Amino acid sequence: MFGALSQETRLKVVRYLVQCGEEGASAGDVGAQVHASSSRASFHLTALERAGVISSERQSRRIIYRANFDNIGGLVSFLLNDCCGNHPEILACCKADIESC
Amino acid sequence: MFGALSQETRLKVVRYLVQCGEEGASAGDVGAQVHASSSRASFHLTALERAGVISSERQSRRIIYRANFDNIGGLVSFLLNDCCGNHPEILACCKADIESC
DNA sequence: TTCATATCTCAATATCTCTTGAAATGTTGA
DNA sequence: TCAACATTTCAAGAGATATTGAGATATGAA
Repeated sequence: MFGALSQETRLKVVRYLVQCGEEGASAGDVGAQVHASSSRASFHLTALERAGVISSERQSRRIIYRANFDNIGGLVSFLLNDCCGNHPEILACCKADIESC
Repeated sequence: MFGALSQETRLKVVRYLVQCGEEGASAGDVGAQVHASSSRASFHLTALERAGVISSERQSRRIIYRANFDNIGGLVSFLLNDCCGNHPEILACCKADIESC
């Protein structure tokens, strides 16, 4: 997942799909949004899906992509717990964000 | 930073340095811990430092590396806020971790 | 000064990743 | 069936990244 997110175009895709929420967006939509050709968009969408950041579902002639919220949350969780052992200095950075929800 | 973390050896380095805390560890120490030759360890430590994940300080003949907690916390914060717009499903994943600190 | 230690730098090679454009696949409606 | 649309697949080339081993640099101690 870190690898999938370490690319400008893919990061834009994720931000857009998170905004779209459950509704998601078609491959063409996403491609236009991030100014990528269809094959380029497809390449990056495939990479994100392989990494588990997003998921896809065919809806008639389009393919709808959605952010995979569970897995993105899991990545944050991995960073906080497994990777950083719930280190207080790191937890402190996002305490405010969490409390406001 | 995502790029820096998207590599097995470097992820191991970060986990180790987070464990070491403020004390940090020397380049040789880190290299041994992750089973990397000196030049390989140096290469990856440099990459992590360039990305802001860790920082270094010379202590006589060794160079001590430490996790950069502010920046790692900043990355989590970026994921939660900027990237994911404080999406509730994603925040929920680490709510428990935060509350326990 | 000289030696041993700790770390980095460099060059060569191998491997992976990104981009492009053309062609293939699958889907719908006339 | 045929045309158009939406998306993917493929091959080629450019560029980035990882690994290795040899050598350079810097530090401390005898």
